[in-house]
Amino acid sequence: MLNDGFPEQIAEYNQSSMTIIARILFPLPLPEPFDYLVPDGISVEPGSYVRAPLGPNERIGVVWEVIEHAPDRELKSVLEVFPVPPMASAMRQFITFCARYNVAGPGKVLGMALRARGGLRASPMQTAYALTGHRTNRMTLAREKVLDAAQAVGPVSAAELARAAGVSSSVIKGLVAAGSLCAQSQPTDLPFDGPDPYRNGPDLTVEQAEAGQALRAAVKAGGYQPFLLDGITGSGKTEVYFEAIAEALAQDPDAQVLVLLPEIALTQAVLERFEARFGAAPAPWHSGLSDVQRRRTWREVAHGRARIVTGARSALFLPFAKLALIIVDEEHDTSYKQEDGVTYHARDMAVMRAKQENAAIVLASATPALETMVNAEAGRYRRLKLSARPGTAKLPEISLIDMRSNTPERGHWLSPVLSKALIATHAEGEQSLLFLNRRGYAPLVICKACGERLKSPGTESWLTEHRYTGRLVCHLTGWSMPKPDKCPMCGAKDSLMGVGPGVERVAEEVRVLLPDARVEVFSSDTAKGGEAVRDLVTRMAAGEIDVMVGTQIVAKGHNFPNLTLVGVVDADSGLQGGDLRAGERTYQLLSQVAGRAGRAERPGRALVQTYQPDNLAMIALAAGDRDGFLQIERDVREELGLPPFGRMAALILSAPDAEAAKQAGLLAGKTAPHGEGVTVYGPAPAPIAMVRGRHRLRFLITAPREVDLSAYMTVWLGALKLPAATRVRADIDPYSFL
DNA sequence: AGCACGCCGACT
DNA sequence: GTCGGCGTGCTC
Repeated sequence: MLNDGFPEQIAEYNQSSMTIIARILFPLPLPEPFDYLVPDGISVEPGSYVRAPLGPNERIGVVWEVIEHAPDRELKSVLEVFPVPPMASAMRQFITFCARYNVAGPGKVLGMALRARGGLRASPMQTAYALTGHRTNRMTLAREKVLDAAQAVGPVSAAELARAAGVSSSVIKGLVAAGSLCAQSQPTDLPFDGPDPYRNGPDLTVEQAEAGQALRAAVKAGGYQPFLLDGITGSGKTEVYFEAIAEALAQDPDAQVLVLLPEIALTQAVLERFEARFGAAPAPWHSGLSDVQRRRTWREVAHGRARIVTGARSALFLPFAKLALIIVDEEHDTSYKQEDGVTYHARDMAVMRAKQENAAIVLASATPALETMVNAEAGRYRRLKLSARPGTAKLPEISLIDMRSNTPERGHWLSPVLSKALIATHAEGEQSLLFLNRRGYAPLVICKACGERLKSPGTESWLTEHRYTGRLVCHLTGWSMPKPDKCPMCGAKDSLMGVGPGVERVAEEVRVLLPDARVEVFSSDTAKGGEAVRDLVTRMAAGEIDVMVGTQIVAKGHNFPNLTLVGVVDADSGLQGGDLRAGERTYQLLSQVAGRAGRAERPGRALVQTYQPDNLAMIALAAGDRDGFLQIERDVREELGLPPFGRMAALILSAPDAEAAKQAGLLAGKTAPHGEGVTVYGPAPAPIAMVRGRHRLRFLITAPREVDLSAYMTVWLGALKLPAATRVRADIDPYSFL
């Protein structure tokens, strides 16, 4: 009896108790993956892209885990598995890491990897027209053009062929009827042409060849191999990292390469360099792609067929099948820091991704970020240096202007020396650029009598004057006071003076100085969005602007061949103000100008206005001593425990009205958990206090390097219960302080 | 993210 | 008396 019942029991147990369950992550702000039954006839594995019912809808998600286990409640079933290779395990790990590190829901991060849903299904088909080889004797000029075009572009749709030939599509119909063209069905999303890694590159200099060999050897050896390619402007960094790409592609016929570029650098010219080197255009990925282009790149990447992808920061979240190498070009570029949605730094995340993929990574720059330099110094990255520059380019002559003896008139900010230089440059028909680290009205307040710079209590952060409220405000802590009428240090009356005006005020001054010059302001206020930025850059490059007055936005690798004078209006706030990285941006700007002016074979010069010409950083800057300058910056940061020697995070609150924001700020301040070594400053108005009609407040959090600030922020956010209209966001390692 | 459920104002 | 505003909460 006992024996009889036994097998039955087992059978029943197998059938009803143990089931295969897929834990599916959806690209939604849900806290965790959801459980689904895997029905007979459907087979899933971790990484499978699936469709499943969720609430009243069906949603697309990714299987995060497959478990065998007795369900403790009724589960819905997976509906469909998409015919795409499963997301690689390294990619899933990367998403999990990225979510944890940046304090975002994993679903939100997954969403960035699923930006092209159409790529999940087989490509739609289109009718394409190809040459048959048959030539009709009834030829016309229009028909001739079409046949030539068909020869050149290969099989394409009727509309595209007509456009290429510059005729109407009826000509194509005629040629089909005449038997010279035939219609064939083909996928809309064709594979990209395969790059040829064995093509010969250009001749490399000894230095370039050595660096190229080092990269090739590392790629060949395999594994996580991080490099800093530190090469001055014009030293041929691109040709050197092309060597690494060639090696990765030659090494493994399935290997894929990702090249990250700042959005602004994704130009036709750059893509043509890839095509010239590898005989095929790379697969593109950036915000300007159409849905069809996006779907095509996504599908080809996921299937492992796109071998080289060039893209903006979001390309980092493409689901590569076998990523062997990542290049981050212009790694210092601040546009790698994503500020809305999930905040992340694409350069830092790229290093993490390379680690998880066991891939090589090359960070390339002429002006590496301080963080990257410190990592190289510590031996975390191997540094390859390119110091030779072809041609005759010279660094600009950098001079310091001592503002104590060269004080501008009251209410002016350009010293007589800089004013004269502007006049002379304009008279020569050349362009000038005035650089200011602060937009709007945010001056530093100093005492003319004693030179005292007013600081926020207990910090090194300068107070900035807010014109409308008449108060002095600290952007770090939010502390403020009415502007006093005498210096708190020496007691001199009416000696407090705001310096470091906004770009608009300086532009005004230039217009008075040079009434016939074309003066433009270039800041995030005047150039909103990529379109406006590109327009200003194009006009400057074309010589349609005589004097540009800009914030750090101008420090982004633009080519202005006729630019010969750079004035740094307020180097003091630039080097030590509230913005952690403003000093770096100053040297990046000057180096870049050096590169540009040199290329155009015109000597450039830079005039740097300062109240502290004896400051070591100023002296290094004037000497063109980049590494010396960075060393000083590095020491300051180390002493103050600022990144990369300490950790920093921000908590940003936004609400529809000021009162709600204030209440949320109060509550968030109370909820802030205790953490060993963690200091919370704030709330202060966020760098951009109003965005799309919402009021924003910000806390800044600092901690020693050992502290896991991501975990701290996760705890804080988890404990913070706010009304739905108020939104909270964490920003690990914030970049914008202005 | 959607979408439903749920309580308070101007309309056929 | 209802249609509809969007605040709150749930989706395996």
